[in-house]
Order: sequence, then C-alpha cells, then structure tokens
Amino acid sequence: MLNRDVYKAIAHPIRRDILKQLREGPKSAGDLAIDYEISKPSLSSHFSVLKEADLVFTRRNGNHIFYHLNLTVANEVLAALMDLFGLQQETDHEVEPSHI
Amino acid sequence: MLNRDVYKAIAHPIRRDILKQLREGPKSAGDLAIDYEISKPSLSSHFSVLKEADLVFTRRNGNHIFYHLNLTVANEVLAALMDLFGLQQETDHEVEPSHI
DNA sequence: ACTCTATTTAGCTTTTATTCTAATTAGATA
DNA sequence: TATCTAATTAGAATAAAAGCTAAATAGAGT
Repeated sequence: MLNRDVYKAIAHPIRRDILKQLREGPKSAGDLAIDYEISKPSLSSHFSVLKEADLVFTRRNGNHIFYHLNLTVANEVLAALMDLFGLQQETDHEVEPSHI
Repeated sequence: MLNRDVYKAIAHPIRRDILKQLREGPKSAGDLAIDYEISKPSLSSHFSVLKEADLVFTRRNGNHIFYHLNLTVANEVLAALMDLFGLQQETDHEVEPSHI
C-alpha cells in the first residue's frame, strides 16, 4: 500500500515546495535548487527523502537529472489522509476553465 | 491560514492513529492511551503536538479530559494537500449506503 | 583520455523529536 | 481538608533529522 514515509517526506517545508514546483512538470535538480538558501548537498538529501517515499522519480537527460512528481503516490497520500480524517472532499468538477 | 505544524503532527504513526480513533467521536486521554505501548507522559506529549497543530481540542468533563477531532482543520489539511499536489480527488457521492 | 558541469555520497555537527521516570497539577468526592 | 484519579509538566537521555564542507561520481564534450 502506501509507503508510510510519505508523511515524513511532506513534513518539511522545502520538500513540500519542491513537490509544488513539480506539479508544473519535471525539473532538474539544479533548477529546483535555485529558490532555496541551503547547500546543494542538503537539497540533494531532501530529494532522496522524496525519492524514498516514492513521491518523485528521476530520469536522466544528458547532463541533467530530472525530477518528476509521482501522481499515483500523490493520489494515494490524499486518499490515505481522507481516510485518516474520515472525510470526503468536494471536487471542483463544475468549475469553469479560466481563459485569459 | 493553515497552521504548518499539522504536517509535523501527522508525521508520527501514533498521532495518526489517535486522529483515526477520534474520527468516531471524542475520547478521553486515558481511553486513547489503552492501545499504545508508550508511557502516558509520552502519549501526553503526542496530544500536545496535535493540540498545537489545532487538529484536536479538549474539553474537560469531570475527572476526564476529552479529545475532539477538529474537522475544520482536518479539512484544511486535505485542501492544502490537494493544492500541494495540484489534484482534485474523486468524491464518493454516488456510492450506495451499505445496508447489512 | 582529460575536463567541465551536474549531482550525489561521506563524514561530521547541530538541532529537533521521542521517550522515560519522578514530580506536579486539577478537579471530584469522601 | 485529605485523598483519589486522570492527566500534565520537568528534566534528562537517546534517537532521528537537517545542515554543512569536502570529496567522489557520472556523463558530455572536447
């Protein structure tokens, strides 16, 4: 089922922010590093926590390693939390797409 | 908005289990303590993490202190996570009630 | 093969979490 | 008021997480 380390993985603000960035699509480790004030090795260790939790996976493209959000596990986390709280969440089914 | 300590609060298996127990209704600290193999003071410290995160609140009734799940914050956690992952979750709207 | 760039691993220090026992508090009831 | 019970606080020990610098790895491109 759900790898329980996901809870640890999302417990850190930097890791949550990384996940948020990955919503928009895969990014290289270097691109992800830009916004944070910690060293690259520290960030790399955050990556590995996310990887261990299966929340992200990597794919190498040339010189860069791209991180991808694992949507399957993301959904599992949500489901687990809904179960935890005994809740159902409203969907946004009927929301109009925003056209600028 | 959302008290960010909620992520820390749900990171520990015992605290998640406490929340699960509270889904069914309020329970006293003592009742909650039954299932765990840690000392009461340790458990009390878990309670206080949950309280700080606003995931639970307490009400004294005579000699007992009852813990209640704070559904408002529970919903906020779910909403925050859906935002985090950029997901919408399916509801169980059309599910038949199980009649035994 | 050498070198450059991107990223991770190693090793260490500091900080934060978790747990314990012993002591304390708060209210209920004799 | 004395005492009982339920629960928390204090203080200390251990474990786990998070951070750093320096060194290593893995490919890409000369």
